Amino acid sequence: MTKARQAVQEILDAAGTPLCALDVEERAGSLCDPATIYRSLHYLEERGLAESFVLHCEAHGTERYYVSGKAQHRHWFHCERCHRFVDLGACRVEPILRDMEDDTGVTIRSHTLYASGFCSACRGL
Amino acid sequence: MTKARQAVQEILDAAGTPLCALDVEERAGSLCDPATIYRSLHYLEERGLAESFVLHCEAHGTERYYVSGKAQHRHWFHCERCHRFVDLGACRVEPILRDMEDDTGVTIRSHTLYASGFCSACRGL
DNA sequence: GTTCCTTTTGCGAATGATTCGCAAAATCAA
DNA sequence: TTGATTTTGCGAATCATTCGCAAAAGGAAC
Repeated sequence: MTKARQAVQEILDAAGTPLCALDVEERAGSLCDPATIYRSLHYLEERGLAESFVLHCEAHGTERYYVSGKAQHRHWFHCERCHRFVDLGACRVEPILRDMEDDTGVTIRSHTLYASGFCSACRGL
Repeated sequence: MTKARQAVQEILDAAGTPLCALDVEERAGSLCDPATIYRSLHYLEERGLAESFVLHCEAHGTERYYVSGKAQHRHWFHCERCHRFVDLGACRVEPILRDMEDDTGVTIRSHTLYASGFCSACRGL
């Protein structure tokens, strides 16, 4: 494990929230080139040390977010106003996906689920 | 409703599968400029006549897919091999999302769920 | 159907996230 | 330490998507 990969992994592990490449870059400071951040994220994802999902929000456009693969697989809520993520807890859709596999004959290897709306702090504003 | 918007809407309504902007363009022929396809898709989505989700696949990168908003809200499976979509049926996660709202205090206005893997035809290949 | 005003379109340039090419630097194995 | 392999930095390239702006189209009241 190289210095850059190690650092990116530690950043994701410690984050507690999904991070986009730019977020990781900021936290890494001038440790390495931005391109290396992207390459490190791919490297970690290939090995199951990270997972990602692509979120589209009106304000920030389309960005890929990464979370540590060390924590239990979980889902996230994205606030359309403050753009913070809220942890929705461990994945609860596996049984539904099993049913869908049975119904359709597909073999599901991964899934993406996230929700958007307003967090409790932004709700009344 | 202008000619371009009308055409894009009809294309989505008739597709039976999610389409990316390029797919819509191909089906529209030389009816209008590509930029107008994008603008029409936005227009339709704003008015609830279409919905979209962003899918990242190794082979085609990150693309935004659109489906008609006229059909019941449903979820899709994306085959990692043939890149076709399989309809997973009407949305079954609403109750889970309600629970998540109760647990966390967020207000969910929309959600994205899709699965990836191998379709039945590609499974053994 | 003309006039004036608003909206939409075409076209080309710009954007922004991400990826690539390639030579230099770092790692690894023997 | 040496030679082979992998990774990095840096700048250029890519790809989907968006913008700016002037021309074209649509709409509403005469």
